[in-house]
Amino acid sequence: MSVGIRHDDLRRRNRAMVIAAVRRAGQPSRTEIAATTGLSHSTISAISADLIGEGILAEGKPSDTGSLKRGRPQVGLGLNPEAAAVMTVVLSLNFLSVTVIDYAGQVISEEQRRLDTLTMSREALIGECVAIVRRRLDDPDIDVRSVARIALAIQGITDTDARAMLWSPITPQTDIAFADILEAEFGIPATMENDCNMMAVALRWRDPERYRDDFIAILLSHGIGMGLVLKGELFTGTHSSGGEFGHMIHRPGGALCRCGRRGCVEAYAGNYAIWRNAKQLGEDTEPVADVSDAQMRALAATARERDGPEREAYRKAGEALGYGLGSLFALIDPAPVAMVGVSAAAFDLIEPALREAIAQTAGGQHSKSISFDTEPNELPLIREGCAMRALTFVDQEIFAPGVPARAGSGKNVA
Amino acid sequence: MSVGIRHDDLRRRNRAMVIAAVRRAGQPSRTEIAATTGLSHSTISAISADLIGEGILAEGKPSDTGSLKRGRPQVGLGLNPEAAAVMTVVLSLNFLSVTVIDYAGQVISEEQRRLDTLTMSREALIGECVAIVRRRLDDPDIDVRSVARIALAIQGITDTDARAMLWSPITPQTDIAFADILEAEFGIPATMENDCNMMAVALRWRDPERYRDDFIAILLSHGIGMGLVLKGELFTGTHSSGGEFGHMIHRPGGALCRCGRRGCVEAYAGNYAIWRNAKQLGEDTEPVADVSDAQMRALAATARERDGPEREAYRKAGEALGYGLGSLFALIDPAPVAMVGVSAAAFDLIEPALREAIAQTAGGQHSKSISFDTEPNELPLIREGCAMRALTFVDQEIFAPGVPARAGSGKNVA
DNA sequence: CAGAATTTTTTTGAGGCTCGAAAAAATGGA
DNA sequence: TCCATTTTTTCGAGCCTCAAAAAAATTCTG
Repeated sequence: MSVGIRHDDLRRRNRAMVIAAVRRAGQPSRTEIAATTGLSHSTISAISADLIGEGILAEGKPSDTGSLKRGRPQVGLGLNPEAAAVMTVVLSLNFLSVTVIDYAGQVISEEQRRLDTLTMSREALIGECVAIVRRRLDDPDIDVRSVARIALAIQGITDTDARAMLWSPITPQTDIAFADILEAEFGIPATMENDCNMMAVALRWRDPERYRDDFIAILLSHGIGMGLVLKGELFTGTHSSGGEFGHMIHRPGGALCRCGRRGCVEAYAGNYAIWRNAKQLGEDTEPVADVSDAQMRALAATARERDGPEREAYRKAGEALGYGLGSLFALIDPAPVAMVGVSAAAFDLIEPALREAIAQTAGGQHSKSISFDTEPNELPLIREGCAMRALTFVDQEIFAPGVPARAGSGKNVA
Repeated sequence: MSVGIRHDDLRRRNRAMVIAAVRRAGQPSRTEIAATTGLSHSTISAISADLIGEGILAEGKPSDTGSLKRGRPQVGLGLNPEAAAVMTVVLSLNFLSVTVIDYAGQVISEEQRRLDTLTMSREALIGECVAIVRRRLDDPDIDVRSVARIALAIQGITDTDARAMLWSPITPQTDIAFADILEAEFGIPATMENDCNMMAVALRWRDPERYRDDFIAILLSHGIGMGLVLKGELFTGTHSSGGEFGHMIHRPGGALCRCGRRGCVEAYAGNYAIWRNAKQLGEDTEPVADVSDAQMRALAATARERDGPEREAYRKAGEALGYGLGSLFALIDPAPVAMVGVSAAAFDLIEPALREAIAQTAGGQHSKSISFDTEPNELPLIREGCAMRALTFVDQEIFAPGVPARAGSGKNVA
């Protein structure tokens, strides 16, 4: 079953640890690395000498801070930006966005493009993705050989192996093995990630204080998605990306959901559901394909202005989210929640009913202490998460080979 | 954050691996251990020589199997029963059960006792537990010094550190740090586990083929509990034992649950809920304190015999369990389920509605392929799980020190 | 401004661990 | 009895980490 530790695994693991420490801390000295990793100074010295020799790390300028301390000044170690590059491909409704990022995390090339994802053929969708990647690789600023990994993100369900999109609301197509397709086309390792999981990864890098070991990122958009970090690891289903919070059942046999079933949380809290309730269309009405952000903002403005069906629609959304979170918290215990997406900007309309509902549940025992952050713009978050995910893959698989960075696992989030 | 690997960790981890391999396989030869652990023959030889020298392992009789093969016969290595002993304490409704188990897993002493847990004072409850443990330790057959660990199991919520019972339906008392109490009293390390988690651990040892990396054990008893193994590890909440499947919300504002809230799965599927529906008492009726197994069996018999409120009660239970499982499967993907407890014997009455409900949910996409096992008797399962948990703690913490066997984690299930 | 104090980093030697290869042990078959 | 076969042990090599000492690079002090 689980395999014994060989002697040479040791060095590999400790190399990975040093790289991770540098990526987290920015410009730590060898002494600081020794402290955070718990390894001895001599070991850190040996490993960092290797990594510098290989061009993975680089010593920082000693001039940096006019160190006030006595003694030999610390010399900071940083990631060598030229050690590698990674590419992120984010596919969302009617929108395709690609960035190239150097090893230190700086964007060095990007391109964005509007598409009509809902009506495109399978071939056209794949073709657009391949073409945009090719254009970025052809960018004269980019050394193609340095691009070590591609991370794709898409709204919807992906498989645990991070190879394929299984189902997505942005296209009628299913089961597209994007990762395999890009790998075959460009010879660069690729993974296919779920957008909400990438949001969670990004939150962790942005604010490790708040989003450390256990937290939830919920996407309040046309659909409802979730990224979940538990005990420091990204939580995924056993076969798929999992965490389909939006399709937990809120009311058995209730409102019609975009997925074709009834009573899902999303069927009350997704943009289309809020829209449907605000327009008093009845719960059996077929969900509309898209509601623009502007329309949603207008809806929220109306709801704030006067009592009426708009306000009631947000109340119902809050209730569904609250009961859903309550059920979730019954399983995993409460944790900080980040609300992301256009409806997060209307969280003031959602929160009262949400808190009232959650207080009715087993998970809501300490409902007052549960805290919510809001972030209306999901795209930058998804891009950032993708970038960090791709970079940590490079850290672990390429620069510290032998330490398996399981695709589905979130081990490499940290 | 995560700490570097020191050089001496290597030996400790590999020792733990060898012990685990022997515990799983029974009487493996050194060659077989080398194969399963992936370590070299020389390493296995060195480690097993150490372990035999320390009295942890023992060579089996060579006469065992008249080996038909040519060549030097394999000599099996087994656990030395006298290396240590562990104690399990299982506290359930009106019942307290203790066993002492040797290092090889054989029961060497036991005692069971009826109590009136619902009305006992805090002191009396603790006193009974301490007293029964003391009696077993005084058993002349037991070498007190060899008892290396105590594992308690209780129905209800325990904390992640496995120190305390936070809440339990079997007593009005809350927050009893049983583990600390027993440790202080006897100087033997103790942990406090959730009963359903122990059921899951036991299932894994009983049938590793079926219950390997991902499965669910659901207790259908007076209350509804769950033990969940995901990706090979016992899943627990972040603060508590978590996995409160019974208190996921089935119908917002619905039937009155024993926990005081409304609409929980348990309020439809617990024994008291089935009883309440069968007797047509109305969903607001205060749950009865206990329904005997005999009464439940009579109810099931009636339901099988004729259509009526009894049959309808089981149908409602199935529906609640089905929607609950559907929501759960939306989060974690479907997995094999073991139904345990007295109502598992009535699973034929529950299953049709359960399958119908689950098919209405996102998690039920492949509902036909989801398989259910039933096991009417939970107590032996809980005891077994406790025993294995305590033994693997000894394996890892005492006989391979330095490898942290986190209390809350399920790492040591395997 | 020189030397002392201080802190960081590198070097060195010791001790441990795993591994592969070879040797030893234990058995069945000819 | 001796050979073939399989398991187990032994042995030396190669790494890795660690602690301690040495070296390096500063600031402080008189």
